[in-house]
Amino acid sequence: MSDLEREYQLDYFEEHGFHRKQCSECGAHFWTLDGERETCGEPPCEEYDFIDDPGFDESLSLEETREQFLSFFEERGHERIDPYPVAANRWRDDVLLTQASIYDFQPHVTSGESPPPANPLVVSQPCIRMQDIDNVGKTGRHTMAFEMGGHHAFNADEGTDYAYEGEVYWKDQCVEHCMDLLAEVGAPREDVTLIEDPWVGGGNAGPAFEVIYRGLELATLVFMQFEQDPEGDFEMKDGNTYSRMDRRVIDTGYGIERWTWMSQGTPTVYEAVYPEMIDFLKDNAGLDYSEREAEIVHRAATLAGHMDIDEAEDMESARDNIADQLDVSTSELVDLLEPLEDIYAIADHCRTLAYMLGDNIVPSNVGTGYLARMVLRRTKRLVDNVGVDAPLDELVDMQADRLGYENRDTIRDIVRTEVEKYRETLDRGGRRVRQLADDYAQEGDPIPVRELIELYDSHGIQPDMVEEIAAEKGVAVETPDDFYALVADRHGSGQAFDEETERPYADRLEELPDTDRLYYENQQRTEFEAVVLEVFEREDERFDVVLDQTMFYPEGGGQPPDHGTLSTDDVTAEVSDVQIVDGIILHTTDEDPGKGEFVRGQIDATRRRRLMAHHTATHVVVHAARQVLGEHVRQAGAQKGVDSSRIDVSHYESVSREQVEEIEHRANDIVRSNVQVKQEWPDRHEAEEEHGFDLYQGGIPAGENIRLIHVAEDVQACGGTHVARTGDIGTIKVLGTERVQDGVIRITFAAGDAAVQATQDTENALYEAAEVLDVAPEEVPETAERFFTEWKARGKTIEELKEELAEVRAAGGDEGEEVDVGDETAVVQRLDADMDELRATANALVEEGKIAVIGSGRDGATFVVAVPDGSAVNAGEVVSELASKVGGGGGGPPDFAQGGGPDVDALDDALEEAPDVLQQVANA
RNA sequence: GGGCCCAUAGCUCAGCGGCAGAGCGCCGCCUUUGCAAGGCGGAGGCCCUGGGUUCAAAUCCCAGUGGGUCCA
Repeated sequence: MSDLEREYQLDYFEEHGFHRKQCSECGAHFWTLDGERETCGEPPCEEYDFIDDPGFDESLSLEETREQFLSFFEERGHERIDPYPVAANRWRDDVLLTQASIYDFQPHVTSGESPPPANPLVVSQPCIRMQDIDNVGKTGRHTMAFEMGGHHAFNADEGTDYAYEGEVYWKDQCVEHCMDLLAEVGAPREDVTLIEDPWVGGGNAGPAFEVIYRGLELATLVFMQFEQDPEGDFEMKDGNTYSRMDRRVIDTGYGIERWTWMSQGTPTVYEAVYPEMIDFLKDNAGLDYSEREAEIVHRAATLAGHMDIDEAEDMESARDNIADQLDVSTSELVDLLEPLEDIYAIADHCRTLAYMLGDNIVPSNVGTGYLARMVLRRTKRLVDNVGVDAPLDELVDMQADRLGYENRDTIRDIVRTEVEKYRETLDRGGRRVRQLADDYAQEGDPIPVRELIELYDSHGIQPDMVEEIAAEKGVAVETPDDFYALVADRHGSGQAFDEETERPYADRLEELPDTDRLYYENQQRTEFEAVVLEVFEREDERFDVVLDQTMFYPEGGGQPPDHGTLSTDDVTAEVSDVQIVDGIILHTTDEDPGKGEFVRGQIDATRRRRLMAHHTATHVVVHAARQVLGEHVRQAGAQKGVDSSRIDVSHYESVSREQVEEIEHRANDIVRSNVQVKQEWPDRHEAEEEHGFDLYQGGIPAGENIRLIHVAEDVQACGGTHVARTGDIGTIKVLGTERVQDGVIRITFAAGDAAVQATQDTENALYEAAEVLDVAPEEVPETAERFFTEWKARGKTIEELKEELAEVRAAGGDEGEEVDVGDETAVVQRLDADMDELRATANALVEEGKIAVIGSGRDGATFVVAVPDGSAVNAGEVVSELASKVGGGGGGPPDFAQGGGPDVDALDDALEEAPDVLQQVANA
């Protein structure tokens, strides 16, 4: 027996008479009470066996199933916790979306650094899995959005140093809970199989069971107990070796939708979970089946379990197979099923969107926002394809309503805005493709792959849309099978990585104690005393000084470091930078204060005061922006400064001037109310419980306790320094807003005396403009407009006058030298004027049927040569010859050319020779 | 965060070193009993901004601004 195999030998199985068997079809090992059983029970080894014959005693809705699950585990000692947002990047930076209930507790709880909110606990966690997107609607069981029921327990050996300790429960009790729940809802224990299926992920691993009942996987029980270790004894399926940990985590996932489905026995999971929406969509799309057709569709669902598609070929063969068994042609089957599959997918995608937008994800071209946009566009395509004519925002709202979101108006607004954006993209794309198709139609060539990639990558146009439009124009398009791989190639594989600044003395730092952070004890103090623990000499001949305690704030959370001085009786060292490395604060100075010395620290009070005012103001502005723009607004990055600060917030359209003014008003209301700015260090889980994940707008701190800053009603986790009362900010002035990317607005603002300064700067610009225009400041806009209009009119008049002047000159004819070139007449003339005038004059001469050679000495030597239609002279050649004589070049079409060079002195000589040049060119 | 694309008349776009263009829309006139339509003429441009290269830049290069799009 292998070591891993031993991990599945549970006392529970022994006591209850389970047998370990090997599936006669797939060879997997599984546990069962039924000694006669031959197969593991999971498709394709067995088929669904609950369609029209529900596997549980009672038919339940999704809500009822969820409640049943949660209360079952509550009764067995688990604490029920609220689900987390679907936007997992709110509390962790390694993933975008929540894909499993265990995500809620990664990385800090599973690693043992932070305690879980309760132990053991149970949660029903909304999840989104984009990787299943192609299966949704087709297999009858895949959904992009789903609820994962999870009961979790976190165990650690006695005497370990983790945030939790002791044994809550482990494998035996986990399996027992699962079997008991199944029995309670009416699944005979004999019909349940547990397939051994080791789990690996994120550097951890462990044995796991898939729990199968009547052909459907209802739960996965994972026992996280190994960690990756080159010396380890356990080799897992990823090829790495693992060793046992002194921590063990119970990680279970129950598909709540599947339990609902099992309880109802509907043909697909979709009809069990949101029957009203499916009915609505079917009705709206006008789907109507004859009795025979309905029967085929119904029976196909039972067989659809076989369809789990990664590749198109799989799907086709699965379809053929099903058609065969139902005795219909594959094409008829496809025609019957496809509209239905679209409808299932629409319902699921709308639920996904409701989760995303309900959790305040704003569609964008980056991050979770991009995923939301992709889902929305895909949904819109499906809706159009199947002929549902209800607006998408209404469909999403049906799901948002069902899921109980309160920001439904904003959700609808966002969906409408997005649909409109998509429509514009399609319009633009359509025009582009039509034009391209016309071009290639003329050539008689097919549209090449290069163009297809360009259309998709740069313009967002799917190849199938190109094919459709091209077909109308009778142009061929060959979409290669590896199209998306070609697109990926275009993006290259070069992964940029930023180099960690390696400190030469990194190992010596580890021996030093964490620096005491005095700036949290009293944020208003600017002086302190400390002992120099260590001084490191830097490569740039400056010093990094470590103290036992400090008032200096190190750079962090978008707040720049403090400046100031460290003085002993002998030296005063200027502090120009402050950084924190693993709890130790490094003061970069220009002098060595001496290790072991006693120093007085003095921070630059003005700089600090301005930074504090800006930092507190940042919280105020975000809060005000949220009130004005909506609840979905959250911070997406911030940089505080001495003169101004900026914050990036998520928002789905650009900000109007009125909204900016409103934000400014509300922000200053908070300043004037002069409320106290409070800091506290509560337990992180209690803080999350009370305030939600919006706490973490500026990033996610580690540790059991977190620092919260209260400014009026606004609460945020924040490590920065703040003023004592909002009144200390003085005033807040929004300097500008810009769209930094789609879905993200940057607000630049100034606080305190920086705000006054900024206002004065703007005023000064206005005053200067007023002075130049010689009007009162308030008349500047009107005057500027009038001047601009007049300026344009004058330009036009000048143009006209130049032309008239040129005509008059040409008619006068006395200034230029007339020469004969063959049977034509040429006029050679020097006229020191700009290019426009030269051109006008030349044109006027040509009108009279003469060849014009005009030279100018203004701004270097320039020539214009123009000839009438049918002239023997090529103007381009003449110019190029003349220009070479003044050290330059020139050219142009045969009838009108221009050129020149820097050598003005040679201009007259060049014009002298012009008749000869003309003659030569005419004879050539 | 990165890649790519785009910016020219009110709109949609062409021009890709050498005199700023087309279609639609707008204005006027003609044809018509009237409408649909047709004919003729006209107005309408800081060719996104700022640098650079060049005799010459809407056009090439760099930077910025605004928009679009794909990917992680």
